[in-house]
Amino acid sequence: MENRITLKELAKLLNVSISTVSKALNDSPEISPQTQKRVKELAALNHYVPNMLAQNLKTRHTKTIGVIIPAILPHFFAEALHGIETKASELGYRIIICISNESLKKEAESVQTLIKGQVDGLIMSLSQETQAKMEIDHLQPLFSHKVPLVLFDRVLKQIQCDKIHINDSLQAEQATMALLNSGCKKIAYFSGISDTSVDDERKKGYLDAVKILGASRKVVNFDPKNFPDKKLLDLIENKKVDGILASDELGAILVMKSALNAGFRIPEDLSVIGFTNGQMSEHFRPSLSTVDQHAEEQGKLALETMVDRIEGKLPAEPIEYKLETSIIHRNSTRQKLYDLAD
Amino acid sequence: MENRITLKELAKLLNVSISTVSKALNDSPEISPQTQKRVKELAALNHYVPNMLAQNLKTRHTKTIGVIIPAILPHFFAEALHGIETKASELGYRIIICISNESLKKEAESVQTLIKGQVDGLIMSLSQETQAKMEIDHLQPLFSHKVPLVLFDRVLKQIQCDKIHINDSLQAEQATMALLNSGCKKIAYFSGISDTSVDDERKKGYLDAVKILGASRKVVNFDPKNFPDKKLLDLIENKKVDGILASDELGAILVMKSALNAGFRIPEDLSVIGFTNGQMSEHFRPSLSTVDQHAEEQGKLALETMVDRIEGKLPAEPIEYKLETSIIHRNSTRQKLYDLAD
DNA sequence: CTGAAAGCGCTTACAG
DNA sequence: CTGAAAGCGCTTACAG
Repeated sequence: MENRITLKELAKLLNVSISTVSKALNDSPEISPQTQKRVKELAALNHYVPNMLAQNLKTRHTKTIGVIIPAILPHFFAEALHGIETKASELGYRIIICISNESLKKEAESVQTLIKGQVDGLIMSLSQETQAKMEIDHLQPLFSHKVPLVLFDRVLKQIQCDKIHINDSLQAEQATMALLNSGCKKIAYFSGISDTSVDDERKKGYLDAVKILGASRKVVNFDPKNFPDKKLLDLIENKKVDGILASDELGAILVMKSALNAGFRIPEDLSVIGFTNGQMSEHFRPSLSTVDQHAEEQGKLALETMVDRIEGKLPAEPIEYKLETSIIHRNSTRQKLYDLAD
Repeated sequence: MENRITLKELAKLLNVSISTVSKALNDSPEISPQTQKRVKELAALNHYVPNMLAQNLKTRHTKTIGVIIPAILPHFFAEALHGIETKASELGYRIIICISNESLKKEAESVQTLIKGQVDGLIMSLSQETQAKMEIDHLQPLFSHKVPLVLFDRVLKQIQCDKIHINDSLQAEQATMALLNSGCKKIAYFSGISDTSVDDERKKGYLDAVKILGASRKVVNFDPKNFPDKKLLDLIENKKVDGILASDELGAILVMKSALNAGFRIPEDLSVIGFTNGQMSEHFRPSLSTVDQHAEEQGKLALETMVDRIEGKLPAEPIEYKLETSIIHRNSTRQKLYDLAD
């Protein structure tokens, strides 16, 4: 950061003006081929690197996009981030990342620091606390300063902006029906991520399905840090629960692990479907049937939408994508899940 | 990004000079309490946000640190990133992330874009290709422009800079010995990440251990995308291999899964130890014994070192941390692993 | 305690 | 084809 050569020094060395150097380096047609060549050679020789800060200050944009996610450890967010980064580098943008750790305070701080002009737009998935408290005042600066916002996965109706997510309730409804169709008689919904919008939607879908089918309902919230949950074994043993829809990957794995350790068979005694497809789902024995949340695709789409918005290619009114998803049937559910479309 | 109010406008509104506004906002003791109050009130009223670009251009630092990692999906890197981000936000720094996807080209491009003055320093873990080709020319700009570099986990001897990693060879040696001590007679080393420095070190440690103990050796490189590997089952069935040290988490899980699916028992027929501790290791049945790679700690330490270097708190010569690690004994190895220190 | 001025490193109308 | 000048939004010696 210290001994960088600047346009001014280059100009002095070449005995031309700063403007000429700048234009030559930027391939301006105004400059003669010879001087362009001279300038570029000397620049290369001196390892000239343009100072983006100065460029950005002039051009009013930074070509970098801020990303605030609640966590990075859950596979879903790692994969979404991967999608965001891939697409960003494809389109010539950089990303700057903050992790809210599911905390509203941290999220608000991140918005504050990112807004200070370093970022052309902000992509977010809201923290659990933000969603639970329905608190959105900390996003106000984004609107008053007109920095574009794209929300993905954990979105909020109250916020006016572009949104990317999956149809969580429909998906949960279908997963519940699939469980029923595969022969389950009593299905419970297990959530380790209560108070998030996605959990609400999934729960709603589950409740709709059991209602339609006249089955009995059972919703359990649990703390992933305190597993195995006694409620689980009690449900299987005494309440005849033989199917579980879990709101996230870790939750589903914990359910399976506890049931297996207690001597139940999967899928014979208990069938399980989880949300979010990740490595654990794929490699666990038995492998877990999941709702594919299209993490990478959500990420890519979020970034693409952001760039389109920044570059003014989108209509004024916010757009909302609800991605089509599907259930990946593996070994935690019984064969012969009838396709509901049949 | 459009309608932000600036110092100049604030100054005009208040009928004072720009300098006064700037100083008032920065709590300079030069300014009288009354005007400070006036200035701050008006600034708040107008949602004034300082333009970091301009600030940074003056102050010559950005308080942001670039991070280039080979991938984000492996648990190790996600966790390391989490450590980096946590510590950064603690110390008032931001991070800007690039993912090289194990590609030298992408890594070089990322260095190029990050170096353009947006970043006070660079934290990297090298891509597989970079390490395989021992190509380090693309890092040259960092040195010629004096931007500090901290390498973690996947480091290279040839590069002069601060380094954070674990003692991979020692750890592999101890893991191999632990396997032997638990009763294994023939141990193989399985790697799905060949050509990386960490793999070289781990292989070396493994070879040292079998040499010391006079056991026979077997090194297998495999492609995680093409598993189950026939070699694995052949080794167990025909070559009497009864212990495996795997170079990474996914590799270890794939080994266990394939062996279990083929009807072998773990740990009775085959004991397994993997490198890198993650969710899969913890939740797989049986749970996997692993070498704890201290991902989060490596990340935190890398960032701390970076900040100390930037702020001139470190001696000129590069420092190198080799973190102490330990083996987490779970159920993929037999009981009674004698502690080598006994 | 307040302000005028220079400057960080660029870009870009405008003149010549 | 080249250059002088203004300006992006700040900070900070220096004067008063």
